[in-house]
Amino acid sequence: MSQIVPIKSATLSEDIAQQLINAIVTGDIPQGSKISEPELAKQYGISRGPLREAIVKLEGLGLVTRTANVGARVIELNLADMLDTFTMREALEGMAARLAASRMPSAGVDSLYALLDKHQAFLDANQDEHYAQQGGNDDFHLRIIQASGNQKLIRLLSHELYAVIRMYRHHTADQRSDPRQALREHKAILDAIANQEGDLAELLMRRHISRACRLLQQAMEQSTHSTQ
Amino acid sequence: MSQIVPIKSATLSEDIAQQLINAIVTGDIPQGSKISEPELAKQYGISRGPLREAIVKLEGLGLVTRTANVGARVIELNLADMLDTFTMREALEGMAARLAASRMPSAGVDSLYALLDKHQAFLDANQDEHYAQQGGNDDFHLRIIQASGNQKLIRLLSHELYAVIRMYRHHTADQRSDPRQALREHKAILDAIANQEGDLAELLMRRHISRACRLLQQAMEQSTHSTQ
DNA sequence: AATATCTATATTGTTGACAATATGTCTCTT
DNA sequence: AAGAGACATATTGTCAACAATATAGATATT
Repeated sequence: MSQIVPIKSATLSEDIAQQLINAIVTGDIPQGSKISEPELAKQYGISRGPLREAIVKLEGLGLVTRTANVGARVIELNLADMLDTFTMREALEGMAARLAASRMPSAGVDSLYALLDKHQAFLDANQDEHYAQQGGNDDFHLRIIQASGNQKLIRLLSHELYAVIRMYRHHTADQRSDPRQALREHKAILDAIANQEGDLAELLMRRHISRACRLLQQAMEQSTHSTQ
Repeated sequence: MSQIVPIKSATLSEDIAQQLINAIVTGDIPQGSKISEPELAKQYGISRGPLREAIVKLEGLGLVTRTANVGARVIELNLADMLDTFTMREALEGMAARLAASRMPSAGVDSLYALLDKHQAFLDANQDEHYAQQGGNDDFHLRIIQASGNQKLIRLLSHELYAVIRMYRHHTADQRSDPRQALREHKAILDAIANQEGDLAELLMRRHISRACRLLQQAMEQSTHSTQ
Protein backbone atom coordinates (compact mmCIF):
# COMPACT_ATOMS: atom_id res chain seq x y z
CA MET A 1 0.00 0.00 0.00
CA SER A 2 1.42 3.34 0.94
CA GLN A 3 5.17 3.48 0.71
CA ILE A 4 6.81 4.21 4.01
CA VAL A 5 10.17 4.99 2.51
CA PRO A 6 10.57 8.62 1.51
CA ILE A 7 9.93 9.36 -2.17
CA LYS A 8 12.87 11.69 -2.53
CA SER A 9 11.53 14.96 -3.81
CA ALA A 10 13.15 18.34 -4.26
CA THR A 11 12.56 19.35 -0.68
CA LEU A 12 12.00 17.55 2.58
CA SER A 13 8.93 19.61 3.37
CA GLU A 14 7.26 18.51 0.14
CA ASP A 15 8.11 14.90 0.83
CA ILE A 16 6.70 14.96 4.30
CA ALA A 17 3.56 16.78 3.21
CA GLN A 18 2.90 14.12 0.59
CA GLN A 19 3.51 11.30 3.02
CA LEU A 20 1.29 12.87 5.64
CA ILE A 21 -1.48 13.37 3.10
CA ASN A 22 -1.31 9.71 2.17
CA ALA A 23 -1.15 8.63 5.78
CA ILE A 24 -4.22 10.65 6.66
CA VAL A 25 -6.22 9.73 3.58
CA THR A 26 -5.57 6.03 4.06
CA GLY A 27 -6.34 6.25 7.75
CA ASP A 28 -2.81 5.36 8.73
CA ILE A 29 -3.03 8.41 10.93
CA PRO A 30 -6.54 8.07 12.32
CA GLN A 31 -9.22 10.74 12.24
CA GLY A 32 -9.27 13.12 15.15
CA SER A 33 -5.83 12.11 16.32
CA LYS A 34 -3.35 14.71 17.41
CA ILE A 35 -0.36 15.51 15.26
CA SER A 36 2.59 15.49 17.61
CA GLU A 37 5.49 17.37 16.11
CA PRO A 38 8.28 15.77 18.14
CA GLU A 39 6.88 12.33 17.60
CA LEU A 40 6.42 12.66 13.85
CA ALA A 41 9.77 14.37 13.44
CA LYS A 42 11.49 11.48 15.16
CA GLN A 43 9.45 8.96 13.21
CA TYR A 44 10.38 10.44 9.85
CA GLY A 45 13.89 11.28 10.94
CA ILE A 46 13.68 14.98 10.19
CA SER A 47 13.64 18.14 12.20
CA ARG A 48 10.56 20.06 13.17
CA GLY A 49 11.06 22.88 10.69
CA PRO A 50 10.06 21.17 7.45
CA LEU A 51 7.47 19.17 9.36
CA ARG A 52 5.73 22.33 10.48
CA GLU A 53 5.67 23.63 6.93
CA ALA A 54 4.05 20.39 5.85
CA ILE A 55 1.45 20.73 8.58
CA VAL A 56 0.64 24.26 7.45
CA LYS A 57 0.08 22.86 3.97
CA LEU A 58 -2.23 20.18 5.35
CA GLU A 59 -4.20 22.88 7.11
CA GLY A 60 -4.60 24.63 3.77
CA LEU A 61 -5.92 21.40 2.29
CA GLY A 62 -8.42 21.11 5.11
CA LEU A 63 -7.01 17.81 6.31
CA VAL A 64 -6.04 19.07 9.76
CA THR A 65 -7.12 21.90 12.00
CA ARG A 66 -4.60 23.87 13.99
CA THR A 67 -5.00 25.92 17.13
CA ALA A 68 -2.25 28.15 18.42
CA ASN A 69 -0.06 26.76 21.15
CA VAL A 70 -2.04 23.55 21.15
CA GLY A 71 -1.28 21.87 17.86
CA ALA A 72 -2.87 20.15 14.91
CA ARG A 73 -5.54 17.46 14.84
CA VAL A 74 -6.67 15.36 11.91
CA ILE A 75 -10.19 16.29 10.86
CA GLU A 76 -13.04 13.95 11.65
CA LEU A 77 -15.25 12.98 8.79
CA ASN A 78 -18.90 13.56 9.47
CA LEU A 79 -21.99 13.55 7.35
CA ALA A 80 -22.50 17.31 7.31
CA ASP A 81 -19.03 18.06 6.00
CA MET A 82 -19.31 15.34 3.41
CA LEU A 83 -22.58 16.77 2.13
CA ASP A 84 -21.02 20.23 2.03
CA THR A 85 -18.05 18.97 0.08
CA PHE A 86 -20.13 17.13 -2.45
CA THR A 87 -22.40 20.12 -2.93
CA MET A 88 -19.33 22.11 -3.87
CA ARG A 89 -18.22 19.35 -6.16
CA GLU A 90 -21.62 19.38 -7.80
CA ALA A 91 -21.33 23.08 -8.56
CA LEU A 92 -17.73 22.92 -9.71
CA GLU A 93 -17.77 19.75 -11.75
CA GLY A 94 -21.04 20.79 -13.28
CA MET A 95 -19.31 23.91 -14.48
CA ALA A 96 -16.35 21.83 -15.63
CA ALA A 97 -18.65 19.70 -17.77
CA ARG A 98 -20.23 22.81 -19.25
CA LEU A 99 -16.83 24.23 -20.13
CA ALA A 100 -15.65 20.92 -21.53
CA ALA A 101 -18.66 20.88 -23.84
CA SER A 102 -17.63 24.17 -25.35
CA ARG A 103 -13.90 23.66 -25.46
CA MET A 104 -13.01 20.02 -25.75
CA PRO A 105 -11.40 19.13 -29.07
CA SER A 106 -12.88 16.21 -30.93
CA ALA A 107 -9.70 14.24 -30.40
CA GLY A 108 -10.23 14.55 -26.67
CA VAL A 109 -13.80 13.40 -26.98
CA ASP A 110 -12.69 10.35 -28.93
CA SER A 111 -10.09 9.57 -26.33
CA LEU A 112 -12.69 9.74 -23.60
CA TYR A 113 -15.05 7.45 -25.48
CA ALA A 114 -12.16 5.02 -25.70
CA LEU A 115 -11.67 5.31 -21.96
CA LEU A 116 -15.31 4.53 -21.30
CA ASP A 117 -15.07 1.55 -23.63
CA LYS A 118 -12.16 0.36 -21.54
CA HIS A 119 -14.22 0.73 -18.41
CA GLN A 120 -17.04 -1.16 -20.06
CA ALA A 121 -14.69 -3.98 -21.02
CA PHE A 122 -13.38 -4.09 -17.49
CA LEU A 123 -16.89 -4.39 -16.10
CA ASP A 124 -17.77 -7.14 -18.54
CA ALA A 125 -14.64 -9.07 -17.59
CA ASN A 126 -14.85 -8.71 -13.83
CA GLN A 127 -18.48 -9.12 -13.02
CA ASP A 128 -18.18 -8.92 -9.28
CA GLU A 129 -15.23 -6.62 -8.78
CA HIS A 130 -16.15 -3.07 -8.14
CA TYR A 131 -14.89 -0.77 -10.80
CA ALA A 132 -12.38 0.83 -8.55
CA GLN A 133 -11.94 4.47 -9.36
CA GLN A 134 -8.45 4.13 -10.76
CA GLY A 135 -7.41 7.38 -9.22
CA GLY A 136 -4.97 8.26 -11.95
CA ASN A 137 -5.91 9.96 -15.17
CA ASP A 138 -8.07 7.00 -16.06
CA ASP A 139 -10.61 8.67 -13.82
CA PHE A 140 -13.43 10.05 -15.92
CA HIS A 141 -14.08 12.95 -13.61
CA LEU A 142 -10.48 14.10 -13.60
CA ARG A 143 -10.44 13.98 -17.37
CA ILE A 144 -13.51 16.18 -17.60
CA ILE A 145 -11.98 18.59 -15.14
CA GLN A 146 -8.82 18.73 -17.20
CA ALA A 147 -10.87 19.29 -20.32
CA SER A 148 -12.50 22.34 -18.78
CA GLY A 149 -9.27 24.19 -19.41
CA ASN A 150 -9.91 26.29 -16.33
CA GLN A 151 -6.61 26.19 -14.48
CA LYS A 152 -8.05 27.44 -11.21
CA LEU A 153 -10.79 24.86 -11.32
CA ILE A 154 -8.30 22.15 -12.13
CA ARG A 155 -6.07 23.05 -9.24
CA LEU A 156 -8.90 23.28 -6.76
CA LEU A 157 -10.66 20.09 -7.72
CA SER A 158 -7.78 17.81 -8.55
CA HIS A 159 -5.38 18.92 -5.86
CA GLU A 160 -7.11 20.53 -2.94
CA LEU A 161 -10.57 19.00 -2.78
CA TYR A 162 -9.31 15.71 -4.12
CA ALA A 163 -7.52 14.82 -0.90
CA VAL A 164 -10.65 15.10 1.19
CA ILE A 165 -12.75 13.24 -1.36
CA ARG A 166 -10.23 10.40 -1.43
CA MET A 167 -10.45 10.35 2.33
CA TYR A 168 -14.22 9.91 2.24
CA ARG A 169 -13.90 7.08 -0.26
CA HIS A 170 -11.33 5.30 1.85
CA HIS A 171 -13.15 5.61 5.13
CA THR A 172 -16.53 4.40 3.99
CA ALA A 173 -17.00 0.83 2.93
CA ASP A 174 -16.18 1.53 -0.69
CA GLN A 175 -19.12 -0.35 -2.09
CA ARG A 176 -19.28 1.75 -5.21
CA SER A 177 -22.93 1.15 -5.70
CA ASP A 178 -23.92 0.22 -9.20
CA PRO A 179 -20.91 0.71 -11.44
CA ARG A 180 -22.89 0.02 -14.57
CA GLN A 181 -25.28 2.79 -13.72
CA ALA A 182 -22.34 5.12 -13.10
CA LEU A 183 -20.86 4.18 -16.44
CA ARG A 184 -24.16 4.83 -18.20
CA GLU A 185 -24.24 8.26 -16.64
CA HIS A 186 -20.67 8.92 -17.70
CA LYS A 187 -21.61 8.05 -21.26
CA ALA A 188 -24.61 10.34 -21.20
CA ILE A 189 -22.44 13.18 -19.95
CA LEU A 190 -19.86 12.55 -22.63
CA ASP A 191 -22.56 12.46 -25.30
CA ALA A 192 -23.69 15.89 -24.21
CA ILE A 193 -20.13 17.15 -24.34
CA ALA A 194 -19.58 15.63 -27.76
CA ASN A 195 -22.69 17.45 -28.99
CA GLN A 196 -21.45 20.65 -27.39
CA GLU A 197 -24.59 20.86 -25.29
CA GLY A 198 -23.16 22.70 -22.32
CA ASP A 199 -26.42 23.11 -20.45
CA LEU A 200 -27.20 19.44 -20.67
CA ALA A 201 -23.67 18.37 -19.76
CA GLU A 202 -23.81 20.49 -16.63
CA LEU A 203 -27.23 19.19 -15.67
CA LEU A 204 -26.24 15.56 -16.13
CA MET A 205 -22.98 15.96 -14.25
CA ARG A 206 -24.77 17.55 -11.35
CA ARG A 207 -27.32 14.79 -11.20
CA HIS A 208 -24.57 12.23 -11.42
CA ILE A 209 -22.64 13.68 -8.50
CA SER A 210 -25.78 14.26 -6.51
CA ARG A 211 -26.64 10.60 -6.90
CA ALA A 212 -23.14 9.50 -5.90
CA CYS A 213 -23.47 11.72 -2.89
CA ARG A 214 -26.72 10.09 -1.81
CA LEU A 215 -25.15 6.66 -2.13
CA LEU A 216 -22.13 7.70 -0.11
CA GLN A 217 -24.47 9.15 2.47
CA GLN A 218 -26.24 5.84 2.83
CA ALA A 219 -22.91 4.08 3.17
CA MET A 220 -21.81 6.49 5.87
CA GLU A 221 -25.03 6.15 7.79
CA GLN A 222 -24.70 2.38 7.74
CA SER A 223 -21.05 2.09 8.63
CA THR A 224 -20.77 2.34 12.39
CA HIS A 225 -19.27 5.64 13.38
CA SER A 226 -15.70 4.49 12.94
CA THR A 227 -14.14 4.74 16.40
CA GLN A 228 -10.58 5.49 15.36
CA MET B 1 -11.44 49.97 7.57
CA SER B 2 -8.54 47.57 7.57
CA GLN B 3 -5.96 48.26 10.23
CA ILE B 4 -2.47 48.75 8.90
CA VAL B 5 -0.72 48.45 12.21
CA PRO B 6 0.01 44.88 13.27
CA ILE B 7 -3.07 43.29 14.79
CA LYS B 8 -1.32 41.37 17.51
CA SER B 9 -2.57 37.86 17.05
CA ALA B 10 -1.88 34.67 18.92
CA THR B 11 1.08 33.77 16.79
CA LEU B 12 3.66 35.67 14.80
CA SER B 13 3.15 33.49 11.78
CA GLU B 14 -0.55 34.38 11.64
CA ASP B 15 0.24 38.06 11.99
CA ILE B 16 2.76 38.05 9.21
CA ALA B 17 0.52 36.05 6.93
CA GLN B 18 -2.27 38.58 7.36
CA GLN B 19 0.05 41.50 6.78
CA LEU B 20 1.53 39.90 3.71
CA ILE B 21 -1.93 39.18 2.33
CA ASN B 22 -2.89 42.82 2.75
CA ALA B 23 0.39 44.01 1.31
CA ILE B 24 -0.06 41.87 -1.77
CA VAL B 25 -3.74 42.61 -2.26
CA THR B 26 -3.21 46.35 -2.01
CA GLY B 27 -0.21 46.19 -4.30
CA ASP B 28 2.16 47.30 -1.58
CA ILE B 29 4.19 44.31 -2.64
CA PRO B 30 3.88 44.51 -6.41
CA GLN B 31 2.80 41.72 -8.71
CA GLY B 32 5.50 39.43 -9.95
CA SER B 33 8.00 40.65 -7.40
CA LYS B 34 10.20 38.22 -5.57
CA ILE B 35 9.59 37.51 -1.92
CA SER B 36 13.00 37.76 -0.29
CA GLU B 37 12.99 35.97 3.03
CA PRO B 38 15.95 37.78 4.61
CA GLU B 39 14.66 41.13 3.46
CA LEU B 40 11.11 40.65 4.70
CA ALA B 41 12.29 39.11 7.95
CA LYS B 42 14.43 42.14 8.65
CA GLN B 43 11.66 44.47 7.58
CA TYR B 44 9.12 42.93 9.92
CA GLY B 45 11.67 42.33 12.62
CA ILE B 46 11.09 38.60 12.89
CA SER B 47 13.05 35.50 12.09
CA ARG B 48 12.70 33.46 8.96
CA GLY B 49 10.82 30.57 10.57
CA PRO B 50 7.39 32.14 11.03
CA LEU B 51 7.87 34.05 7.81
CA ARG B 52 8.31 30.86 5.87
CA GLU B 53 5.15 29.43 7.40
CA ALA B 54 3.31 32.55 6.31
CA ILE B 55 4.64 32.16 2.79
CA VAL B 56 3.46 28.57 2.67
CA LYS B 57 0.02 29.82 3.63
CA LEU B 58 0.12 32.41 0.89
CA GLU B 59 0.98 29.69 -1.56
CA GLY B 60 -2.11 27.81 -0.41
CA LEU B 61 -4.17 30.92 -1.06
CA GLY B 62 -2.74 31.18 -4.54
CA LEU B 63 -1.21 34.60 -3.91
CA VAL B 64 2.37 33.48 -4.51
CA THR B 65 4.05 30.67 -6.37
CA ARG B 66 7.03 28.92 -4.93
CA THR B 67 9.80 26.93 -6.57
CA ALA B 68 12.25 24.88 -4.60
CA ASN B 69 15.61 26.49 -3.86
CA VAL B 70 14.58 29.59 -5.74
CA GLY B 71 11.85 31.20 -3.68
CA ALA B 72 8.44 32.73 -3.88
CA ARG B 73 7.06 35.29 -6.32
CA VAL B 74 3.83 37.23 -6.12
CA ILE B 75 1.42 36.08 -8.81
CA GLU B 76 0.78 38.30 -11.79
CA LEU B 77 -2.80 39.10 -12.58
CA ASN B 78 -3.72 38.36 -16.13
CA LEU B 79 -6.96 38.15 -17.98
CA ALA B 80 -7.03 34.38 -18.31
CA ASP B 81 -6.67 33.76 -14.59
CA MET B 82 -9.26 36.39 -13.80
CA LEU B 83 -11.77 34.76 -16.11
CA ASP B 84 -11.00 31.38 -14.57
CA THR B 85 -11.52 32.73 -11.09
CA PHE B 86 -14.80 34.40 -11.91
CA THR B 87 -16.06 31.30 -13.65
CA MET B 88 -15.48 29.42 -10.41
CA ARG B 89 -17.19 32.18 -8.50
CA GLU B 90 -20.13 31.93 -10.84
CA ALA B 91 -20.52 28.23 -10.14
CA LEU B 92 -20.00 28.51 -6.40
CA GLU B 93 -21.97 31.63 -5.65
CA GLY B 94 -24.74 30.39 -7.88
CA MET B 95 -24.91 27.32 -5.71
CA ALA B 96 -24.76 29.50 -2.60
CA ALA B 97 -27.77 31.46 -3.80
CA ARG B 98 -29.65 28.25 -4.47
CA LEU B 99 -28.90 26.96 -1.00
CA ALA B 100 -29.79 30.29 0.58
CA ALA B 101 -33.17 30.13 -1.11
CA SER B 102 -33.93 26.83 0.57
CA ARG B 103 -32.42 27.53 3.97
CA MET B 104 -32.44 31.20 4.77
CA PRO B 105 -34.75 32.07 7.65
CA SER B 106 -37.23 34.87 7.06
CA ALA B 107 -35.43 37.02 9.62
CA GLY B 108 -32.29 36.77 7.52
CA VAL B 109 -34.20 37.75 4.41
CA ASP B 110 -35.60 40.80 6.17
CA SER B 111 -32.16 41.77 7.35
CA LEU B 112 -30.85 41.54 3.81
CA TYR B 113 -33.66 43.67 2.46
CA ALA B 114 -32.71 46.23 5.08
CA LEU B 115 -29.12 46.06 3.89
CA LEU B 116 -30.15 46.68 0.31
CA ASP B 117 -32.28 49.62 1.46
CA LYS B 118 -29.19 51.00 3.12
CA HIS B 119 -27.24 50.60 -0.08
CA GLN B 120 -30.05 52.33 -1.95
CA ALA B 121 -30.01 55.22 0.49
CA PHE B 122 -26.26 55.50 0.15
CA LEU B 123 -26.56 55.66 -3.63
CA ASP B 124 -29.26 58.31 -3.44
CA ALA B 125 -27.13 60.39 -1.09
CA ASN B 126 -23.82 60.14 -2.91
CA GLN B 127 -24.71 60.41 -6.53
CA ASP B 128 -21.23 60.31 -7.91
CA GLU B 129 -19.35 58.17 -5.41
CA HIS B 130 -19.04 54.59 -6.43
CA TYR B 131 -20.79 52.28 -4.06
CA ALA B 132 -17.59 50.82 -2.76
CA GLN B 133 -17.98 47.19 -1.87
CA GLN B 134 -17.69 47.68 1.85
CA GLY B 135 -15.69 44.53 2.19
CA GLY B 136 -17.07 43.71 5.60
CA ASN B 137 -20.29 41.86 6.21
CA ASP B 138 -22.17 44.68 4.57
CA ASP B 139 -21.20 42.97 1.36
CA PHE B 140 -24.27 41.41 -0.20
CA HIS B 141 -22.35 38.54 -1.71
CA LEU B 142 -20.72 37.57 1.55
CA ARG B 143 -24.10 37.57 3.24
CA ILE B 144 -25.54 35.24 0.64
CA ILE B 145 -22.55 32.96 1.00
CA GLN B 146 -23.01 32.92 4.76
CA ALA B 147 -26.69 32.16 4.30
CA SER B 148 -25.87 29.10 2.26
CA GLY B 149 -24.95 27.38 5.49
CA ASN B 150 -22.39 25.32 3.63
CA GLN B 151 -19.28 25.62 5.79
CA LYS B 152 -16.90 24.41 3.10
CA LEU B 153 -18.32 26.84 0.60
CA ILE B 154 -18.08 29.66 3.12
CA ARG B 155 -14.48 28.94 3.88
CA LEU B 156 -13.47 28.63 0.26
CA LEU B 157 -15.24 31.72 -1.01
CA SER B 158 -14.86 34.11 1.87
CA HIS B 159 -11.34 33.20 2.89
CA GLU B 160 -9.40 31.58 0.12
CA LEU B 161 -10.84 32.94 -3.11
CA TYR B 162 -11.68 36.25 -1.50
CA ALA B 163 -8.04 37.33 -1.32
CA VAL B 164 -7.51 36.95 -5.04
CA ILE B 165 -10.79 38.64 -5.88
CA ARG B 166 -9.93 41.60 -3.67
CA MET B 167 -6.63 41.76 -5.52
CA TYR B 168 -8.37 42.01 -8.87
CA ARG B 169 -10.62 44.77 -7.59
CA HIS B 170 -7.68 46.74 -6.25
CA HIS B 171 -5.51 46.42 -9.30
CA THR B 172 -8.04 47.42 -11.90
CA ALA B 173 -9.36 50.93 -11.99
CA ASP B 174 -12.20 50.18 -9.61
CA GLN B 175 -14.81 51.88 -11.72
CA ARG B 176 -17.58 49.68 -10.43
CA SER B 177 -19.65 50.08 -13.52
CA ASP B 178 -23.24 50.92 -12.87
CA PRO B 179 -23.90 50.51 -9.15
CA ARG B 180 -27.63 51.03 -9.58
CA GLN B 181 -27.78 48.18 -12.01
CA ALA B 182 -25.85 46.00 -9.58
CA LEU B 183 -28.25 46.92 -6.82
CA ARG B 184 -31.22 46.07 -8.99
CA GLU B 185 -29.71 42.68 -9.65
CA HIS B 186 -29.08 42.15 -5.96
CA LYS B 187 -32.72 42.90 -5.27
CA ALA B 188 -33.86 40.47 -7.92
CA ILE B 189 -31.67 37.75 -6.44
CA LEU B 190 -32.99 38.44 -2.98
CA ASP B 191 -36.56 38.33 -4.23
CA ALA B 192 -35.93 34.88 -5.63
CA ILE B 193 -34.43 33.78 -2.33
CA ALA B 194 -37.34 35.22 -0.39
CA ASN B 195 -39.71 33.22 -2.57
CA GLN B 196 -37.58 30.14 -2.07
CA GLU B 197 -37.06 29.83 -5.79
CA GLY B 198 -33.69 28.14 -5.77
CA ASP B 199 -33.42 27.62 -9.51
CA LEU B 200 -34.12 31.26 -10.20
CA ALA B 201 -31.81 32.51 -7.47
CA GLU B 202 -28.96 30.48 -8.90
CA LEU B 203 -29.66 31.63 -12.43
CA LEU B 204 -29.79 35.29 -11.44
CA MET B 205 -26.66 35.10 -9.34
CA ARG B 206 -24.77 33.50 -12.16
CA ARG B 207 -25.90 36.15 -14.61
CA HIS B 208 -24.99 38.83 -12.11
CA ILE B 209 -21.47 37.55 -11.63
CA SER B 210 -21.03 36.88 -15.31
CA ARG B 211 -21.92 40.47 -16.01
CA ALA B 212 -19.54 41.77 -13.34
CA CYS B 213 -16.88 39.63 -14.90
CA ARG B 214 -17.41 41.13 -18.34
CA LEU B 215 -17.15 44.61 -16.91
CA LEU B 216 -13.98 43.78 -15.04
CA GLN B 217 -12.61 42.28 -18.22
CA GLN B 218 -13.22 45.51 -20.08
CA ALA B 219 -11.54 47.44 -17.29
CA MET B 220 -8.53 45.16 -17.40
CA GLU B 221 -8.22 45.38 -21.13
CA GLN B 222 -8.29 49.17 -20.95
CA SER B 223 -5.92 49.64 -18.05
CA THR B 224 -2.39 49.52 -19.40
CA HIS B 225 -0.69 46.31 -18.40
CA SER B 226 0.56 47.65 -15.08
CA THR B 227 4.33 47.23 -15.20
CA GLN B 228 5.02 46.75 -11.51
C1' DA C 1 -14.44 15.43 49.60
C1' DA C 2 -14.37 18.87 46.19
C1' DT C 3 -12.50 22.83 44.25
C1' DA C 4 -8.87 25.97 43.42
C1' DT C 5 -4.11 27.14 43.04
C1' DC C 6 0.43 26.18 42.23
C1' DT C 7 4.04 23.63 40.12
C1' DA C 8 6.36 20.53 36.94
C1' DT C 9 6.48 18.81 32.47
C1' DA C 10 5.80 18.50 27.73
C1' DT C 11 4.60 20.72 23.47
C1' DT C 12 4.42 24.52 20.50
C1' DG C 13 6.44 29.01 18.79
C1' DT C 14 10.62 31.33 17.68
C1' DT C 15 15.34 32.10 16.93
C1' DG C 16 20.04 31.96 15.00
C1' DA C 17 23.40 29.14 12.84
C1' DC C 18 24.78 25.70 9.37
C1' DA C 19 24.33 23.11 4.81
C1' DA C 20 22.92 22.93 0.08
C1' DT C 21 21.45 24.95 -4.04
C1' DA C 22 21.08 28.63 -7.46
C1' DT C 23 22.58 33.01 -9.56
C1' DG C 24 25.79 36.22 -11.37
C1' DT C 25 30.60 37.43 -12.41
C1' DC C 26 34.94 36.67 -13.95
C1' DT C 27 38.24 34.35 -16.52
C1' DC C 28 39.76 31.41 -19.99
C1' DT C 29 39.47 29.35 -24.41
C1' DT C 30 38.36 29.17 -29.32
C1' DA D 1 34.23 38.78 -29.48
C1' DA D 2 31.38 35.01 -27.92
C1' DG D 3 30.63 31.13 -25.30
C1' DA D 4 31.78 27.83 -21.67
C1' DG D 5 33.37 26.84 -17.29
C1' DA D 6 34.78 27.87 -12.56
C1' DC D 7 34.27 30.57 -8.67
C1' DA D 8 32.12 33.75 -5.26
C1' DT D 9 28.08 35.26 -3.25
C1' DA D 10 23.54 35.28 -1.76
C1' DT D 11 19.36 32.84 -0.93
C1' DT D 12 16.82 28.92 0.34
C1' DG D 13 16.43 24.51 3.03
C1' DT D 14 17.38 22.32 7.38
C1' DC D 15 18.69 21.81 12.01
C1' DA D 16 19.13 22.16 17.05
C1' DA D 17 18.54 25.05 20.98
C1' DC D 18 15.81 28.48 23.57
C1' DA D 19 11.41 30.86 25.09
C1' DA D 20 6.55 30.83 25.89
C1' DT D 21 2.32 28.61 26.43
C1' DA D 22 -0.74 24.86 27.77
C1' DT D 23 -1.69 20.51 30.13
C1' DA D 24 -1.62 17.36 33.99
C1' DG D 25 -0.65 16.35 38.61
C1' DA D 26 -0.02 17.46 43.28
C1' DT D 27 -0.89 20.22 47.14
C1' DA D 28 -3.53 23.06 49.92
C1' DT D 29 -7.76 25.16 51.37
C1' DT D 30 -12.77 25.39 52.43
